[in-house]
Amino acid sequence: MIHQDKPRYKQIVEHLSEAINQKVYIAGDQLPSEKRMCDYYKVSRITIRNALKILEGEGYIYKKQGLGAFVRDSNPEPNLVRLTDFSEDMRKAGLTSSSKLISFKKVVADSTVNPILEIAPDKPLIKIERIRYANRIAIAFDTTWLPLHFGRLLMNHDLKKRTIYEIFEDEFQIPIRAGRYSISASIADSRIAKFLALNHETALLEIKRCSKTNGG
Amino acid sequence: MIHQDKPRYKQIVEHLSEAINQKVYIAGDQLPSEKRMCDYYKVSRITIRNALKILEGEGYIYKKQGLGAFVRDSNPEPNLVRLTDFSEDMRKAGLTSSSKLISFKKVVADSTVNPILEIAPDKPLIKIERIRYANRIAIAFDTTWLPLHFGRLLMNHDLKKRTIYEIFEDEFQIPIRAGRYSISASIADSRIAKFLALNHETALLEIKRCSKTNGG
DNA sequence: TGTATAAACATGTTATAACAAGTATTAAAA
DNA sequence: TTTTAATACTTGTTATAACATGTTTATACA
Repeated sequence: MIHQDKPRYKQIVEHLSEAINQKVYIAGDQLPSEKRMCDYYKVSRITIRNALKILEGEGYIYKKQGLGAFVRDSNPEPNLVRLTDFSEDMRKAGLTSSSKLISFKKVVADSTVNPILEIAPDKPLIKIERIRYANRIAIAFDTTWLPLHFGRLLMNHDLKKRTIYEIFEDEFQIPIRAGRYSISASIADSRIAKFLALNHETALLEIKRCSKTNGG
Repeated sequence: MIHQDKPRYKQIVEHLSEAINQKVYIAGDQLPSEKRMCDYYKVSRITIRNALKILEGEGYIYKKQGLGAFVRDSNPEPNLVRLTDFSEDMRKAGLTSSSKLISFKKVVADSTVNPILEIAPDKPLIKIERIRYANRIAIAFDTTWLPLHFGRLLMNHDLKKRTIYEIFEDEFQIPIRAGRYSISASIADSRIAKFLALNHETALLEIKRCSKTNGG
């Protein structure tokens, strides 16, 4: 095989990503199976899988074994940025990450989280507050809201050493569809400042993250 | 082949990432070639490449065709986050990204950028200021400092449509070692606020990024 | 009818093989 | 001695093939 122009799999990446941007396939659509694509593009399955791997990494699609490849929601808002998982970041940096549980209680959804989570008002939620450490230095204050039935599953697990993502994926085989994150600047309120041992009104990064399971 | 436990390539990922975390290989070290690893682990090259692809994606290593795989610098500072390239982000979101050149001039390194770029004071630099747009809406003010010799290369290129990264990599075959980014909150100064049509003192995200070429 | 099994089809994992292309070293030629 | 060419590495791309594993649908059996 001679690569005169770009390699074949990159051409396929461009062809498919353009099709997705042009709404030939829209969010949720299933792409043709790998075998169909092999026939269509006249290439081997390895080449198709190379292309799909890139589209997956770039957030265009996600795949489920036994089912197929599907177009991911495109986020219409600018200023969004993808973050890697907290403990994954720490592990990459060779740091030990841990967290301390501050509170774990049942609350009623308030107007703050309501529009983000798209749930009915007054719906009961589990609210988890934690301080995150890297090498025993407090670096983040983490507030998590969960539907009641998910919260119950976590009752007997150790949130100090493992992330909620890990527990869901490892223990309950509930895969988390990669969520979207928004970052904005804010000012530390007095309660959080106290936990993190910061000056009041220190400028902070506020990272909001909304993740969904496959079932919603 | 029967996968009783974890798949072979995942075992290799764990073995290698642990070796890197344990400083068996340190930053800059070259890993054994794929062929050597095939012999060592008694697997095919596909399996090794699967493993290396994951390590690359997780930021443990980077690869250069014709040279080998090398251990990436681990960043000791917390609070760091990896961002994808600006126009890549926009493309993923299906938005058209563009930018407007505000200034392109030779300056002398000041105390602000000096410690970050690790260069001698009073060294001449190229300073490029641009406004970034997503779908024609201004969303970012971008200031870039470059060594003089790199700046000269860019003189005749169109910075409106392409990123500096792209030009370097495509035109001059100067690969950019994935840089590290720090994010902090700050307040818009009056000059930048004017360009972005923002209120004065609106809280902003300040993203600092330092990238190096292979030669430094 | 209801359930269990098999089939059909999806992606995941792995092996073997070959050639393309980038880089560095070495040997040959000018 | 300097330049060029060959060569011996490296990773990159692709083909063919087989079996593992997850999901759905259809079929056969009770």
